[in-house]
Amino acid sequence: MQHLLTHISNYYPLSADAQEAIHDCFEKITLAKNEYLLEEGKVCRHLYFLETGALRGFYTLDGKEITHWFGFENDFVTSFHSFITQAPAIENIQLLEGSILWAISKDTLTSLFDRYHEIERLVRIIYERYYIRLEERFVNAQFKTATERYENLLQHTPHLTERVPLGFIASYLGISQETLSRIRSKF
Amino acid sequence: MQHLLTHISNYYPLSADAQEAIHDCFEKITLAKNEYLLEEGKVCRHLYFLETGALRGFYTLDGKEITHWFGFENDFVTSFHSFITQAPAIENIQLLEGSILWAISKDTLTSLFDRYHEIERLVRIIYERYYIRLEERFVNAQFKTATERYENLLQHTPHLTERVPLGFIASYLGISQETLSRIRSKF
DNA sequence: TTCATTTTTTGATAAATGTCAAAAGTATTG
DNA sequence: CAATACTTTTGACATTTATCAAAAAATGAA
Repeated sequence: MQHLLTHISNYYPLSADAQEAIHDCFEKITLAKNEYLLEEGKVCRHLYFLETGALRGFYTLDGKEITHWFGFENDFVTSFHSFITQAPAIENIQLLEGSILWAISKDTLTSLFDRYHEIERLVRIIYERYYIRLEERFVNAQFKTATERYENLLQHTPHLTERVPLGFIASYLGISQETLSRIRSKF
Repeated sequence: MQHLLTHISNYYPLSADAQEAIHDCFEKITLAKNEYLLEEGKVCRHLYFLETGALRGFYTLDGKEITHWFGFENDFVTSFHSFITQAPAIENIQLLEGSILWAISKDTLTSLFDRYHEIERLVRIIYERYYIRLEERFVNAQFKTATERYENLLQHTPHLTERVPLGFIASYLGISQETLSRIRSKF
């Protein structure tokens, strides 16, 4: 839990009072490799903080699994569209490694917003950072070659290839596994 | 200005007090076609609401202009990365049509957040919506064919082709102008 | 260790898209 | 209206990436 509070303080420093409220509202979850945090069709009612471990978000298209994002330690994760709209999720979230997570329900988070302006500010600031991240990924996805995207990914997440099967990475990059394998063979 | 306040109320209803503060803090701007709202290298100090008109965000890569987003009436627009970090912008924002905009500086917005929890909430909620939008665009960009992306774009913005030159649309879709022309020739 | 399973690589070919060049079409303005 | 500039389309060809199939390598369980 201290891990989460320390991480949060990088975004916006909270009062002791607000920190205690956070402490009381997040719940620890431990999951094993391959387990699901969320399944397609269900409503995602929680926001999670990934303390240690790794997971992926994927959906099914023409019978194939499309991995469209990864989560690693210190990431906030959820099925954002479902969490915000409370509509059934289109995606699955599956553990790639045994992981420790901290969960808060949407209702509880909303009540924290009502009680603490500073927590709503914190989340506003976190959204800004995550929006910028997504923008960067978007520009990469659309305007760079597969090779550049792969290099870029390795820079951001150096030990990726040791933690995530190649097929998932290829899918994440929007290319076939064979193409990624060929990209790698030329360094 | 009533236009903006009405639009805002779709996201989150503000008190009369907060609405008045918004009223006082946004400034009207009128710009002609082809003028620049922001130029690459300058810090983007404002957030804009586009009441009527159209514009594009683009950056330069290998001597070519890459249009990576469009703004139309009722959109909030800014160079998000620059606005949030106050680092020099990588992109330009140029008017595609004569437009009416409302501007608020980052400092003024920050002071509104301090004075009105409800305005910070409003913005938090707007961020959520814009994040979901970007996610959708991202998934389209990476996992759909050029033809699907074009169809999708037309559904979201039906009169696009009458308002925006083909070359900009092709760039936005991440394909060459020739390819888009060929896609269109097959309906 | 050995067998079975999963993951990664390699080869051959097909499909999609890019690039360059030129023609056709449209808009702008003096 | 004519001249010019800009936008869009078309053709030929090159490049990138996908797909299918099979081999090779790595992993995990008995």
